[in-house]
Amino acid sequence: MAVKRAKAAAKTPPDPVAPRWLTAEERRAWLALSRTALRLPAALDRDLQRAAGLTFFEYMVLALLSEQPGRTLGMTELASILASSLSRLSHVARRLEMQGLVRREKGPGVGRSTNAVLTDEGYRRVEQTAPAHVEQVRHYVLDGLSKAELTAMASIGERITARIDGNSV
Amino acid sequence: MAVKRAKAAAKTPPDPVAPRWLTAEERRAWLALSRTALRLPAALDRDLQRAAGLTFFEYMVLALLSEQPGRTLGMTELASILASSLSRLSHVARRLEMQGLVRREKGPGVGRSTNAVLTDEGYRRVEQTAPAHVEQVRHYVLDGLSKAELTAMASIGERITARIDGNSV
DNA sequence: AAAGATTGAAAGATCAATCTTG
DNA sequence: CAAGATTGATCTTTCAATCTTT
Repeated sequence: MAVKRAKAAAKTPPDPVAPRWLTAEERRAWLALSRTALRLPAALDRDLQRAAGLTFFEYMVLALLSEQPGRTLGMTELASILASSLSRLSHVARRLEMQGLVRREKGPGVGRSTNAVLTDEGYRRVEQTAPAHVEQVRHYVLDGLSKAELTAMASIGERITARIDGNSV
Repeated sequence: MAVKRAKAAAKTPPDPVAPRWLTAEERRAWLALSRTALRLPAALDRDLQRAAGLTFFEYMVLALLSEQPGRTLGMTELASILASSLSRLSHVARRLEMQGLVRREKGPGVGRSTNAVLTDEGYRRVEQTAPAHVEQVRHYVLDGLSKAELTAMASIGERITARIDGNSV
């Protein structure tokens, strides 16, 4: 049951990982991407956890709110920007609320939606955490790339997320 | 406490997400990357879960073993290739073992290491699952990229993971 | 004691209901 | 009933010991 060794199999390099029905270039690219997707969030989580007791996801919630006009955003909109399920966001919002970093307000009078509002304490937390976080992003990612690579990465990432969203064909 | 609006701040576009102390290009690239890292594993997990009752991580374990000479790999080596903690791998191995897809063998006689071995049933499971998985990888990622982008993605991803590993400077 | 590996408890994510309001 | 949101149960991951063998 070993690998189907056809006549052409001169030497399969002992480089494992990734299915073999991809070309060598495709394998390399896929391996690089999947390892990045595996490690980067883990590294950011670890660092943010130590520095501020926040996960990357929690930090993004707070940072996002801090940039809004009234430090406010509807739950559904927030979930959509963060590419998160409403369920996940709701659990996270509860935790952040218990820590006093966020407050939730039921439909302000008009609609039936819930708004998440960043508290003053939450704002302070973002201010304290942001510089170190940006440093990490630079250190892990941005500083290592040329300007051309930066641009390439942006368009590649946008293409992939569009495809996942179904805006592909 | 609003955004530090220096004299140069003509109009901050209402595009949220990501710290503002990055340049516009950096923001765009970082946003694209972080969303990809957030969504891609989730999409693969979802699809593999439905198709084969496996997480992406579990699939990678099985696929990796299926490519080894004796369908065997030491736990530590496996963890290193997968960029996983030994703890995580051990939990996953236990689950896969309970499903009969993997078997663990204590040091074959010499060393003190444990080997994970893919069972016949595990091999069948990989064979059944692999084609659909590769299709997903193509659909979400590879098909959307030009040859040049593929190459760029590989070297960008390698650079980033090297930096996370500390092989940066 | 150090490397290899496992374990149990706690934290987080996902899934399938459920609740609420228009 | 449908959209917006929440909840509880379950599964997975992480973290901090612990165990074993050299």
